[in-house]
Amino acid sequence: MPEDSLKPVATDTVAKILFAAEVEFSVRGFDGAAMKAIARRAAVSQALLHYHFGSKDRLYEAVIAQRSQTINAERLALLGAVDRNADHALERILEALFRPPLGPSGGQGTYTRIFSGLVVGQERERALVRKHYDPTALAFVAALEDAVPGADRATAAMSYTLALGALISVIGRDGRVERLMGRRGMQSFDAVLGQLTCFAKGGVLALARENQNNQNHKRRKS
Amino acid sequence: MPEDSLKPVATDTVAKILFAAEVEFSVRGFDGAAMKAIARRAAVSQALLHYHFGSKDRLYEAVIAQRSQTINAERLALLGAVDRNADHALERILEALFRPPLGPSGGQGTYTRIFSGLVVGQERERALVRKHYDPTALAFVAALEDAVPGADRATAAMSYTLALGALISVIGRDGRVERLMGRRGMQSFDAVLGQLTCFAKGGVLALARENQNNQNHKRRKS
DNA sequence: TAGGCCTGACTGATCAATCAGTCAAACCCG
DNA sequence: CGGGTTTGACTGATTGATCAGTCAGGCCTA
Repeated sequence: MPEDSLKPVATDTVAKILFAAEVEFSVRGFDGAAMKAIARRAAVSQALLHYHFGSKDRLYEAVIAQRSQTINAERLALLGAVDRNADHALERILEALFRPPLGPSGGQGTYTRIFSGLVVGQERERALVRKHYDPTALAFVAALEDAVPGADRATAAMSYTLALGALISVIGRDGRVERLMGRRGMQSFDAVLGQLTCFAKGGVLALARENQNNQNHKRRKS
Repeated sequence: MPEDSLKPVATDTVAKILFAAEVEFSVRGFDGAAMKAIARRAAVSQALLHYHFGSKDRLYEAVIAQRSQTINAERLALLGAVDRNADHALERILEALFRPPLGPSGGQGTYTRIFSGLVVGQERERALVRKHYDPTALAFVAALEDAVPGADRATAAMSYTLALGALISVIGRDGRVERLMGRRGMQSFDAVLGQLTCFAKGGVLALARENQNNQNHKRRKS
């Protein structure tokens, strides 16, 4: 009788299913992933998926709910550690936004495809984004508004959205950048993250500058 | 099934099918779209789809081939009209990149979802992107390399990729930006395009500056 | 402690529905 | 008439979902 056998058995089964589902959804997409394939990958019966999650939709949400919880926690932790008046505040904020969803594998992980699918998502994904990602997004919008000189709420929200778009362009990388560069092999994760952060920083600052100018023009006119 | 036959008799039927397929693929995705639903929308029999296109995969590629041809033509026309030594060359290049895929409807059209799906796409989409979009992409990379001071090929390729990511974040807009802004209603298309261009311009310039600095550091060291 | 009971976890078999794709026959126009 | 075009009817395969039923182990009572 091993002592650790007191733990409920179902927990790790559920986790096993969730991981298998994450992989399948990531590779094939929601409609492309079959419950049968998920069950086979998890080495359980297909009926067990419905026993634990009820339906394919709810299993999908469970995958997103689990992973978004981790990502949001990491993001908010990194964001909380940023001194918004410091010199490199904007860079730190952007890194807090970019790093967690890329994960330790650098954007090649199982979840990254699902993540980018959420951003450009369809009807189904909208409610999930709103539920699982909007609260954290608002925290980042507020941080950007604080840290970027001349940025109002609207500018910060637009910056957040555009920066997120830049992020997903380097997620699940398939070698296209290298192809366009005329190089072989892959760039390192840290190199790409650095380029991404630099690009987003320049974009955010330019946007804030432009919008501030426009607002001043409006004021002078009226 | 006729190949690229020059017989123009059934062209309007083919066009009708292509349009219906574009809508369905856009709303439901490749796996979510059913041939039956496409046929119903086109008001033809399902068998006719297979007669003209052979398979679902080939129909999908036909949709992308057709639309990419239009987009690429518009993009290259706009790009060709840019004086790369002029003051606002970079902005013009970026607009040439952003406008055509957004179409006249401003990113709410039927194809935009497919377009963004290609960017974050799966295995299936990679070959299509390479075949139908890479040549034009290379023209833009070359233009960026020319027009942006201090940008080498690698920087230009990275800029292109990141700018494209920013583009798809405002494609098929679902009101999230406005939600994060705390506003109601929608921003106008031109306003969003202006913000996007400004952001991308700032990003590209920042990236070029940074990469040039790094290269200079390398040179001094060696 | 023995015995009956209950419950959560899990499965194989199977459901109706839908999937992409096929085919012979009918259509239509030159 | 003849060939490109179009269709209804159909196929086998696969989809998500449901079912009754098995099994192990904790709980309660006597």
